[in-house]
Amino acid sequence: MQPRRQHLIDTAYKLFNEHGYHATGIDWILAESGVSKATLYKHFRSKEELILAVLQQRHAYFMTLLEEAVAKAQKNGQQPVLVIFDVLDAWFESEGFFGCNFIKASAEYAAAGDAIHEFAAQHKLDTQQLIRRSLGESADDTMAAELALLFDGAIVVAHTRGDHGAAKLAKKMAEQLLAAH
Amino acid sequence: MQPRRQHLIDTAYKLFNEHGYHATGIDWILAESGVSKATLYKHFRSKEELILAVLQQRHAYFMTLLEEAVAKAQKNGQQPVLVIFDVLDAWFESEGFFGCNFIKASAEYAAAGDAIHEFAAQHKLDTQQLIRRSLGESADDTMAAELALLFDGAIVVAHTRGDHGAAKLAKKMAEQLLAAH
DNA sequence: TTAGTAGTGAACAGATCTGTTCACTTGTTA
DNA sequence: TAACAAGTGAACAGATCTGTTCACTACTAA
Repeated sequence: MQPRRQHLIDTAYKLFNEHGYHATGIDWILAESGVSKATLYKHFRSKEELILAVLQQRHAYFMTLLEEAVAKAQKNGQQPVLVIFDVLDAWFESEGFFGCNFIKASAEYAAAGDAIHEFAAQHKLDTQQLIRRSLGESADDTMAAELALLFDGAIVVAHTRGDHGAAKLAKKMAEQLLAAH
Repeated sequence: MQPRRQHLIDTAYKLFNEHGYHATGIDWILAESGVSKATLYKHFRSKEELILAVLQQRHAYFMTLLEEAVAKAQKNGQQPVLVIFDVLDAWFESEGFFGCNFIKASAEYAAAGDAIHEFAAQHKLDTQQLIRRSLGESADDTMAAELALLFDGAIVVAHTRGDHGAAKLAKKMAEQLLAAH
């Protein structure tokens, strides 16, 4: 059991999420969490490693959230892929919404080959594959790519413009595209 | 005539675009441009002011680019709003594509009320209004919002995943949505 | 009791950050 | 020639950044 390690990840996530990765210094995370600097560097070799640990956990959390929603919809006989936009909607309405951590990470660490950038790209690929699976028997790579594009578009519109209706709009668009297919 | 001022803006744009705003230090911009620090601070009161000047110019440039493409399409009798995605496509294929400067700016300066964040949000609103105007007689706020969402979605997909086909995909989706309308 | 583990607090290193100041140079214009 | 505007180069201030080190404390398990 390592409560300090998890506490650091939680605090770092909160600050990274709200203020970005470069703008959040190590000292800030330490002050906010009440953990000593020596302890942080015992658990993480560098700031980059801490960022990757935060992204790792967010990735696992987000995937579970989506998978559970899809599974629930399948049990209830709803169109599974559309509930993904309901998950987005709930996220946008929540207090801790400051945009997507992965989009932001790939923006701040833009160098090709950068570990953080690569991880963010992989997260987006995994999300698209989850969408593809949730399409069920009508699985279609192009349709999955279209829905993933709506997914990211909604996040960006919600964040940069503070437009909370973006998820509902994207869902409506998804319905039209599925119907036209 | 102030060649130094413009040279600073051009250099700063290039570095901000490729490496982000926080990751690009003043000294780096000076070394790359060959301008002295005293001169930079004679033209700009602070780094923030330099960032805003860069965004200002990018905004004007991008708007002109879109408006000219729309005007050309109108003259040729094409659907004006769809050429916007052709502009995106050309941008994605160009060498200097590292994502949208405004999305990145609003991510790095996320504090509500921040001048940089506000400017980025306004840029996105202006883009949506341009889309609305280019819809012509079938002008429709909801349709404009939908196309703007496709617009931002394509940019993010192209950048985070390096997927150059995103503009073409978004265009195809736009066509379907316009047809269904 | 003893050994090992986890954590603290504080000082420190060395780099980098934004921004200021000033003596000096260069080019233009009256 | 004299005045002025724009720019240079270099030093400097003060803050902040990541990361290291070390003596010390608290707790737990053999």
